[in-house]
Amino acid sequence: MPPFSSDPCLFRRRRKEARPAELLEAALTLFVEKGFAATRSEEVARAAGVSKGTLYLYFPSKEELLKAVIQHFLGTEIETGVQEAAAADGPTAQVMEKLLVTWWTRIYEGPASGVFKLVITEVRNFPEIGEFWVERVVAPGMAIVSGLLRRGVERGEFAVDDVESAAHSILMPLILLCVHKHSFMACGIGKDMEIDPVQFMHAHLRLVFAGLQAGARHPTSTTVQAA
Amino acid sequence: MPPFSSDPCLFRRRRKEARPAELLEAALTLFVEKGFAATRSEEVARAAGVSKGTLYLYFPSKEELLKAVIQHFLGTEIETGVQEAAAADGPTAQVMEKLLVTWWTRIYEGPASGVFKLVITEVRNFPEIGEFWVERVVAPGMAIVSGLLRRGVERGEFAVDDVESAAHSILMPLILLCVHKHSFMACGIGKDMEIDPVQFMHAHLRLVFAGLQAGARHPTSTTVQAA
Amino acid sequence: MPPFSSDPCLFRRRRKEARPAELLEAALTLFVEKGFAATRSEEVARAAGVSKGTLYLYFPSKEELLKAVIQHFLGTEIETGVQEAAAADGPTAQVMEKLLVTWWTRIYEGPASGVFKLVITEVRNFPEIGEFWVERVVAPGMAIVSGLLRRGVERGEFAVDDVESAAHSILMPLILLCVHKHSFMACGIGKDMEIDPVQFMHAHLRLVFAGLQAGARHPTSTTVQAA
Amino acid sequence: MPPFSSDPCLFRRRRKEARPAELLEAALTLFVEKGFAATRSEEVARAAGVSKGTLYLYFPSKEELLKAVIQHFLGTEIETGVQEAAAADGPTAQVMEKLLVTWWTRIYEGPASGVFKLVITEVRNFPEIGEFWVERVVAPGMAIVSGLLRRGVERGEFAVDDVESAAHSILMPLILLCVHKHSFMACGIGKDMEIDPVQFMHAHLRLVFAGLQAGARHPTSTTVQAA
DNA sequence: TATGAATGAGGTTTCATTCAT
DNA sequence: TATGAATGAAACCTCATTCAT
Repeated sequence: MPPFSSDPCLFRRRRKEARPAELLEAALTLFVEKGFAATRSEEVARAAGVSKGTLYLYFPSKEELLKAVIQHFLGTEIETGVQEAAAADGPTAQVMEKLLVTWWTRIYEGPASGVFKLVITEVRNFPEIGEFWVERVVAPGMAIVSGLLRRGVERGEFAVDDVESAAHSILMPLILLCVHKHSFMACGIGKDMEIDPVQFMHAHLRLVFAGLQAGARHPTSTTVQAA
Repeated sequence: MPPFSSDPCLFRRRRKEARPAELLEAALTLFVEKGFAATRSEEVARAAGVSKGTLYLYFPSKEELLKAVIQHFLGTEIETGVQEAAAADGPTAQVMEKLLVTWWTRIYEGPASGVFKLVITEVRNFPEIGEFWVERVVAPGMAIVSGLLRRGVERGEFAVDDVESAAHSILMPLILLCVHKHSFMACGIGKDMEIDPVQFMHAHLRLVFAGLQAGARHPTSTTVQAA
Repeated sequence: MPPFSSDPCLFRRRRKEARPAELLEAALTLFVEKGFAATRSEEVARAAGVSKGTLYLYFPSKEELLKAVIQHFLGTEIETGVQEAAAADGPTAQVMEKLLVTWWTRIYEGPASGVFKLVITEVRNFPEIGEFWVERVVAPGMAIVSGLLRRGVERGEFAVDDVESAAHSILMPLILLCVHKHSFMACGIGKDMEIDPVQFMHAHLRLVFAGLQAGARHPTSTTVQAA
Repeated sequence: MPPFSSDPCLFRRRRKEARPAELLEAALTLFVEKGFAATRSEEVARAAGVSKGTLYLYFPSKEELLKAVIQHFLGTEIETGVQEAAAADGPTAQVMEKLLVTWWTRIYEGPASGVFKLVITEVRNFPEIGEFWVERVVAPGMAIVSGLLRRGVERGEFAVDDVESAAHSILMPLILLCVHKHSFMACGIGKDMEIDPVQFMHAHLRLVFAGLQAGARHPTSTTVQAA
């Protein structure tokens, strides 16, 4: 007596199609929270509303689930950034700030922020993760920021000796913010010195851009101050 | 050998005194490499050159070992920084750079860098760690850098709106560098875009100081350029 | 097979329902034989025909298994005695003998006899057991026998100074017989002086009743002699 | 620098001679309390005021220690009983009561009472214990009581059908009392229904003797009533 | 003789994975 | 497709026993 109409009933088919995504989401949350090894596969199943056995219908092992989680929640966010960066126009600092604030806020608030913590935590146990990560996250991310920095230098807006390092100076705090969100902030530590992420992002970029513009031929210093 | 002497042979006593440190070192290495949950207590013992049982003579449980590891490898490094910072004199940017480069190089190269990764990884499973971390690392570390920033502002060397954020802009990349050392770099990922930590540290500080000095009354801009 | 039926196959369900009882029985046998601490949980599982892991699906720990064993195999036997005693009529010695012989034979031959040994052995390690024991076994058991003794005194059949002590005189050998069954008798010790339990029970009661009736107003001495 | 005079100094020699007894006493207490398997050999050593290693200088293994404990604390008590019984004269009930009360009180209060519990608990794991027990305790104990019963029958003081059973009726409660002392009473269970051992012993013997004398040719009924 | 650090077999418990239904 | 009972390898931890001093 199936509760819904036709035999490969819509309800079940929809569930079936949604399952992998639901499992991946549950897995991400738990892996980020407790770490891969400390998460029991049954917990993942329960969090996705299915039973232990069902998990194994979709993923052949816990380890494959981990890889699927990372593949699933990466790339897209980064790639949208690339497109936006390429399309933008105007003073580089302004473009860059707009890009970083909107792009990174999306990352910070979405599931990708958790993947940062997860990857850092698990690369050494599963090095395949690393290759994927470099190719899909580090390289494109650096390409965007470095590209904009070079554009700024070419236009005489920035004075930069070492573009790579400057890109790191810009991005590393943003990455650590994501990690922070899923470690200290998630367990209510250091309440009194909590960072407001958006506020910090603005302050950080303002500071770095001031540094980038110092000594440049055509500093567009006003752009950032309004933030 | 007096019959009631409480003095066991020197060799045994020395071993006994050295054991905890040996075990803590082995534990740190493995916990940082594989994570707490994925490290078997026997691995720690073997890495320290003793048997499973011996580990439990010195630490009542794996969890207590973790806490001991974190307590053991923290604090000291940070505290020496505080003293050095207080003793320093001269242009603030110079003082700060000298402090950060020497202090952080020591941290980066020593075991404390691993603890950064470990704490980030395990706080959510063992929140006690977090309290300790804030009290012994975050608070003193921020105090040093914020203190120097305020000194710079008072002397008219820096123009800073938000001291806390600026301190974060300075420190977060250094922290992430430590984490990076024990995740991606440790498994030979991204060889082609490897960061040289010392080189980056200089470039990073130069950039940030340029930003801090922009708009200041008495910028001591020369100090940093020589680095 | 409706897809959302919560009805797993009958075979599995029946097994699942039978498992706890099978495990409890295996556990009782082994705990009585070897003692709690000397019984490995895997032995219990194997004796119940399942694997180590399965035991822990039904009982959260070995200690909980012990408590469950004791709760499971007590109470019922005693309570049936209470009802039979209340319903009986006729000369008290006769009633009492009938009750004790049938009731206690059932206890002696059933699993409850083992629980006597187990409780004696383990109370000091798990004092919770004791509370349960007094409430479910000692108190009701004494109530039955003391009640009948008082009835006998009221009717002038018995002369008893100290009802409690007399009840102990009656019951203690019966209890020790149960313990004996699972210690000496179970390992074939003292073959030449083996006690036949039923024969002893009769002889014991006859002797005690003779004592109880001595000096009574209306001794119903004949009732017992026929046993 | 030995703290006391001559080299095989008196103090150490005395200690050395006392050691086995001290260890046996500590072992008895702990084995009776927790059971053999649940007692750690280090606990025994510490309770005797020596270190783990020292225990193994005196007993080759934990199991041998158990056997030594039982051998050490048995026999003597029983044998003194035999001698006293043989030497006694007068009305059998009187002799027997005197014997049982003094003899058994000594047993109940001394370490032998614990051995009763221990033997019951451990026979099935170490059957050698049983042989020893029958030979040194059960047989002589039964011999004393049966002998006196037969003397009473011969003298026309008692009417007994089954001497063995009567001996059991007499002795079993006394044995259970010993076991009780080390199980329920030792953990403060059933405070409200606690038995006073001496009082119970008198009441018990009075009741049994009344039964034994019922129907005898020359009952010496007065002897017991004074108790 | 006495110690207690060290060992490692063995116990309890967990959990990824399978499989009958 | 979905379940969850069952498994057993493997993790944590204990403790009887040894042995260098």
